[in-house]
Amino acid sequence: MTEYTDEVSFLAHYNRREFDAPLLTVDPVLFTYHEAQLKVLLVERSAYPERGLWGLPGGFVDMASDQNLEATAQRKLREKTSVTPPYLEQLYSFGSNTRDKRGWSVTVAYTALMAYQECAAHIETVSDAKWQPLDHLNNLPLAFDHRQIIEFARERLRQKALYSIVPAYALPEKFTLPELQHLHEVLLGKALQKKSFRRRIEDAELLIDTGEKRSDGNGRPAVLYRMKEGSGGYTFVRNLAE
Amino acid sequence: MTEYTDEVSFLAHYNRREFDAPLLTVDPVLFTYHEAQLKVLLVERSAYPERGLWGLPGGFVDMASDQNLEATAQRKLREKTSVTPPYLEQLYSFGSNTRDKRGWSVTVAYTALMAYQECAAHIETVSDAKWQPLDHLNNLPLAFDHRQIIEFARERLRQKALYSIVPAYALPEKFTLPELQHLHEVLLGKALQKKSFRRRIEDAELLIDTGEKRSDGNGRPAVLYRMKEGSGGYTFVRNLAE
DNA sequence: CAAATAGTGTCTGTTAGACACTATATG
DNA sequence: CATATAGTGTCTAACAGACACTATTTG
Repeated sequence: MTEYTDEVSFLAHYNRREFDAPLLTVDPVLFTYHEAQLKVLLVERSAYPERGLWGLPGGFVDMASDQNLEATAQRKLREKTSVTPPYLEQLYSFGSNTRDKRGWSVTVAYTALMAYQECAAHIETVSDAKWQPLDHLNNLPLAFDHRQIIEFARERLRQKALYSIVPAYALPEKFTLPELQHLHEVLLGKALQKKSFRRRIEDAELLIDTGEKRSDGNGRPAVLYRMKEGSGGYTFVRNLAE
Repeated sequence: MTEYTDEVSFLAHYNRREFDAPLLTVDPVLFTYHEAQLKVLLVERSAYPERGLWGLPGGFVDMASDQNLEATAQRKLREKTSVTPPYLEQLYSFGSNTRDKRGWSVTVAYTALMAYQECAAHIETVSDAKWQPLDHLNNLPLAFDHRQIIEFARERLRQKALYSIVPAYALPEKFTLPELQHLHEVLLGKALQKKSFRRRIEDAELLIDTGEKRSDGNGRPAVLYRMKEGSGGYTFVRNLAE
């Protein structure tokens, strides 16, 4: 091993490829809410490894164009949906010598949320990706450890439903409180008290009344709200009951 | 680009080193509580890059011996402290083309907690590592983005002090409630109501009364407790006030 | 009008904040 | 005894749960 006397000469002679290293990918788990269901964006893999199986819309860091990990996640999502989701947060990094047949590998997983309508058209026409209902993933053959990653992401989102309105990013820009409550109920797997749900959101002033209303043809129309700036970062001091 | 007809032949010809990839390291942020202060374990770097600066006790994945990312974190900590800390949790992954002069790099950071006494002897004699008080980090020259990583870890631990007793892992196996409360107060940067702090811990039955007491010479001796199995995973439904 | 859905009033229960109080140690 | 620290009693405030009630739409 050569010794260097200063950092400049060390860096001049540094060879990044001297040592073998784990493979590194970035895998976004993009959720949406449509037809009273949670759905996740998956891609049918057209190349080896795991060809023919369904996987997350991730990939390798492009060291020439990506400035950081989040940029990689955003780029991969844009490639499949043509848009940038309004919510993107790092979830967890999964790394082991067993999760990928090619050897030691690490993936930095992200959770993303967006409205179904926002990209449905692009996905249906151009893309090889598809929205898959979370409740039917059991029947889909999934690549690598992506089933676990999706489950991990869903569990984290379930937690957030207890103390935030982050799930609202899976809805269109304008949405009703009954819609948001139902989304939370799907995430939590249980009914919520209408009054409790509305009261805490109103008291914290997280939403803006657009003045519009929407009826689905049955019953009284519901007020359409949109999120106030920063509401995604708000956390209630007290959780809903699990 | 060669096309393959089955996965076995694809894997047989797969060359992991065909593409350049980001550097990947694992960096544990090991905190402890000693002399009424939070301290973090740092190493004075003896080789380039960032030689002479203080850095986290991390390093590259050893693909031959490490089964997964947590194993790497554990191994690096064992190398410096000779023991495995009772608390180790993945924190966040930091990755960009600017954080390391050698180029695009990613580090998977972990938060670890352990008692000061547990490894003080080993550190003082054998190791190149040192406990540094968090309040004096401003004066230390830190390597890479490790200052930000430590700040990120501290902020996450501060959050946990609001809804869990995870910080207790920074104390010896047996500790008193006034000790634990003071640790939380240091993390939160504010005084807590003695009654509130004790009541929630007692109601949730998180600690075991060892039957022993300890006096520091002044005043009434305090009961020594130890954590009940699983108490680290417990979260209170309501946060302490920030 | 009935049916369906949106939204409110209000009581109760749980839990943290405030703070005065008691308990147990040392000198 | 005084002083110091540990630990408790108890009232209040905040906020979620429960659930009956009213409001607004369609047919």
